[in-house]
Amino acid sequence: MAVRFVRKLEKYGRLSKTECQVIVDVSQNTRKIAARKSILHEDENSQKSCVILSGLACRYKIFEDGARQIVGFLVPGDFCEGYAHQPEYHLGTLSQCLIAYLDNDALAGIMDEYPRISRNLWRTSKAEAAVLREWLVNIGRRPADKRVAYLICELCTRLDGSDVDVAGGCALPVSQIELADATALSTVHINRVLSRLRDNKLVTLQRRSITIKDLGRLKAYAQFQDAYLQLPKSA
Amino acid sequence: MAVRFVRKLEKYGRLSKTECQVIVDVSQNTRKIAARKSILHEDENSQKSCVILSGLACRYKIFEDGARQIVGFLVPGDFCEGYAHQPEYHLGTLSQCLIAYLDNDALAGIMDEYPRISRNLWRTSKAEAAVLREWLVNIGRRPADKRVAYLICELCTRLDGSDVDVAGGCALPVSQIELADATALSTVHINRVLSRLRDNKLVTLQRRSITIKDLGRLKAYAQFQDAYLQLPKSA
DNA sequence: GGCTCACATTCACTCAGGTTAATGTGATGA
DNA sequence: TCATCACATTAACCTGAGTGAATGTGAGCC
Repeated sequence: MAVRFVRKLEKYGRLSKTECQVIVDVSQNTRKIAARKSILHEDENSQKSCVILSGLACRYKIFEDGARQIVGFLVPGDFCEGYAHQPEYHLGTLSQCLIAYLDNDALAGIMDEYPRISRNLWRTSKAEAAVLREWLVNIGRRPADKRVAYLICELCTRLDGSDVDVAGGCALPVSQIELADATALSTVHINRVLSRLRDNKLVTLQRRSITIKDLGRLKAYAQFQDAYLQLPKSA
Repeated sequence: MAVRFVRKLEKYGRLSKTECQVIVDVSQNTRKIAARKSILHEDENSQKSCVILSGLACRYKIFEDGARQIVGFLVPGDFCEGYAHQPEYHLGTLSQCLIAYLDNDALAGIMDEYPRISRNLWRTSKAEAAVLREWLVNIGRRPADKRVAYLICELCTRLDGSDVDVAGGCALPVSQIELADATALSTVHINRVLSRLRDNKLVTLQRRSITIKDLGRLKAYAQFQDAYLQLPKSA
């Protein structure tokens, strides 16, 4: 399964056989985590990083009053660090996940020795920032309906890029509560929005599974451009 | 002036004399840019990256309808890439700036040769992502007054960390229009918010200069925690 | 079957912040 | 001295989305 991580990193630039093997070797400490559990938090793992090998996870911030803002979803192949210095941030599973835990020190050693691995890790981090910028724009400037549609487009596109078969319809383990936390809307409003999107035959999201009749139409509606998820030719 | 960049990178981990020199050498192509100009866009520079050596700049996305979302400010020492594949994103100056243009290929060569430089660049990128996450939370979850206050706290803290003297009051070349574009509020509402903040003796922002009577009180009001701007001990 | 739990749905009401538009203000410059 | 420009300010009105609360729906379990 660690090959998921290798495949992701290879998208950001060619790696040698040795380099691929090094990545596989460092990703051997895996663990299966149930749905809706916290990972990388308040335990010995805070000094580690992790890679999602299967399933869907998300990163979020919790406020003292219990409010929550999801700041990103993680699909198979995604790398994520523990942020020991920001205890208000959490990483949690949405579905059952297979996680590889990487030791930060081991990783640092590898990055010193294999510059192409560190370059690719750098690129994953820049790609993550590009996604965050789009989230900012999405939450900041788009009305509720397009906001939700956009998020769905992004999730499907990213899942598709991680070899999860999406085409037309698939399981999407995201509740309305979680959609609300990700889009900065209320659950009630998410419900209104989803039923409108359903009425307009754009998406149907029910019982943790999603059906998209016409992805092109949905993307057009949401003004979704996937260039930011594509990889820059250089850089 | 290239020392600004070196100093910033050194914050993310010790560098040798040679490494520092390499960074200075690659940052020699500098240019002075007037306030409110676009940089790194639609010209030969799109294949380059740049570093802000002095002044204040911002990155933003423009919509077809002219709406704009600022997705980040750049203070002296900040590194930024051109995104040739995302032409809707721009980089612009707010004040007069001194910019160093770096060649992407030269940079790639350096990263291959000096793993510690690439590690530090990676860390700057992770730091940028941390800032973006906070923006997301700020725009997503905080009411207008705290949102603006928070942004001001962030800007001041980052300027302070770039050796710009802020203490108590300083020039802040940000108009109400730009504040609105950064916080996803209307200019009219920004004006209401600013006068309320002024009435509550939290901040005074007038004529491109800012006065903070009691930074501690402002931070408390905005629930601003600067941990995310501090550097993690490891990683 | 009936109980519980976790979500989803719908309704009535409220409000933060948007919109439009008029007016003010100060810097620049012919 | 007056014109212009770029912002800032204020007011009146509107609306998208939030809130609270009641009700529905299915899955899992005893």
